[in-house]
Amino acid sequence: MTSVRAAARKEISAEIKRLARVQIASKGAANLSLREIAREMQMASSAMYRYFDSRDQLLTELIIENYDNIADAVEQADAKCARDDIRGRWLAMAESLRTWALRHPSDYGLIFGTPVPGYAAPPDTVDPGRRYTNVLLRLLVDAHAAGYVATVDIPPAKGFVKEYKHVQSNLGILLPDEMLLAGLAAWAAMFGAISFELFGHVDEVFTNPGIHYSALAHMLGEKLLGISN
Amino acid sequence: MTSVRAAARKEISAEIKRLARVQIASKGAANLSLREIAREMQMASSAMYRYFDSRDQLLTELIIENYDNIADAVEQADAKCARDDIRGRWLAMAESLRTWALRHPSDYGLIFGTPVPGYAAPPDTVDPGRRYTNVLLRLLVDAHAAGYVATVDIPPAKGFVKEYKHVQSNLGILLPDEMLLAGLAAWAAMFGAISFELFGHVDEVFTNPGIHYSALAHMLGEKLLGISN
DNA sequence: AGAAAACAAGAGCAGTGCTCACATTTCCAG
DNA sequence: CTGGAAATGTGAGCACTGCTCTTGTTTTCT
Repeated sequence: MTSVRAAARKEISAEIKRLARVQIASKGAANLSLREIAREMQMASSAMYRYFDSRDQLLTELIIENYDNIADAVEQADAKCARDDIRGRWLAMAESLRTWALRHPSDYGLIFGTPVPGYAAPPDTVDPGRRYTNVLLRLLVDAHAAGYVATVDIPPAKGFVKEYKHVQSNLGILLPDEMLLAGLAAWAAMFGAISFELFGHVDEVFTNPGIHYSALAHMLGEKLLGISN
Repeated sequence: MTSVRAAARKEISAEIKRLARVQIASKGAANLSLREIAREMQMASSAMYRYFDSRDQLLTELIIENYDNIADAVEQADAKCARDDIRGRWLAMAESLRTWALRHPSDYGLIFGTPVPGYAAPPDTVDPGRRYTNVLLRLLVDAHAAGYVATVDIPPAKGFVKEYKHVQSNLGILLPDEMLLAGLAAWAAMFGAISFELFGHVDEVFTNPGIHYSALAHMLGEKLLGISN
């Protein structure tokens, strides 16, 4: 199992990925070049294909790793708080999201940026792609169990109730629709804010985007999720 | 002025852009090929460079057009409402955002997707890039003038007050910090939700994302902006 | 009418992803 | 321990890309 070959294969694969990340960070995913990686590793470019079926498959593996990394970051932030400190947990995960994104901007871009049209996420990506959102969902469930109530208004429309039945079942949870709507709204706002910042849409608006982001997290926790201290 | 050449130049430039959009929609911006456009137009590939300095400049011009188009869409939606119908205007612009994005997914991706690392937006892009947000800002100003009050909590931190002074000055407006924070939060949530949907992050969550989006817009208008009917 | 500017074409350079035939190395079973 | 199979590495080659340069043509403007 731990043959010489298997070990070498692991190392080389890891080195290819490492160099790929460096390239992506400096020139963008679109300009990732397998040939350049091969050159840097003093290998023939054709040898790359012993480790990755194609350039796209390399990217897909990186995306999966990124999903895992962001989930790890959010889970760790959450785990550092007392289980019943709902508010603290919300703020911790909100901050951890932005912190991770700022520390790994190109990794964030790879996940949350424009996908290639017609690109169907391979099945291997969907499970890792859910982990980071599950942290939020667990928080909502705990908040609900602890008696917190989101006082947002849900539309009386029949369509909404039905749609949210699906959502709850798809997500495998059971929550008041108000809490779920509030949670998804807050989630969307945090990612919207991070994307705005990272993708350069607010460079001339904020001097210190972090302050605005924190205010956002506090305000949404209080106003939407109903988790004032 | 309207020489034969000037007219032809305009037509050819437009045709290049049109074909570029078709390519981007079907294969992604990364796979945009000037040579393929040239082939489709029965021209030498080198002739493309009479019209655009480079592939990147073509993309930049498309981005500017996209900014203008999305701003037009939001402005029109806003203009269809009575000036004093604050709530109606908010809902109209929220819906118009998603509608435009769904109708022009690749155009949305070009604007709001991952930028190339180190890519500094050319000065020509910053003005068009502000128009769509200005519609929101005008709404906030009108809402404030009409007596609406955002009842969100702003942090008492000194840093926040100072930061928001900058923001107000950078945006050229004057609003209660509460209203501005609420507005930016709602804005971030809408774009976050659209990006999630368009970039394929909620495919297995929603059956009908439009219903969720509308509920989001209603709820945020009421809860954050304080504009219940 | 003639000079200047704009346009178009084709060859060519350096780069890309990827394939294939071939050589070498490692592994594993008889 | 050894021979065959599997994994790994190589270099040539195909079809493609953005972009440049030289050459020739067409339009415009003085």
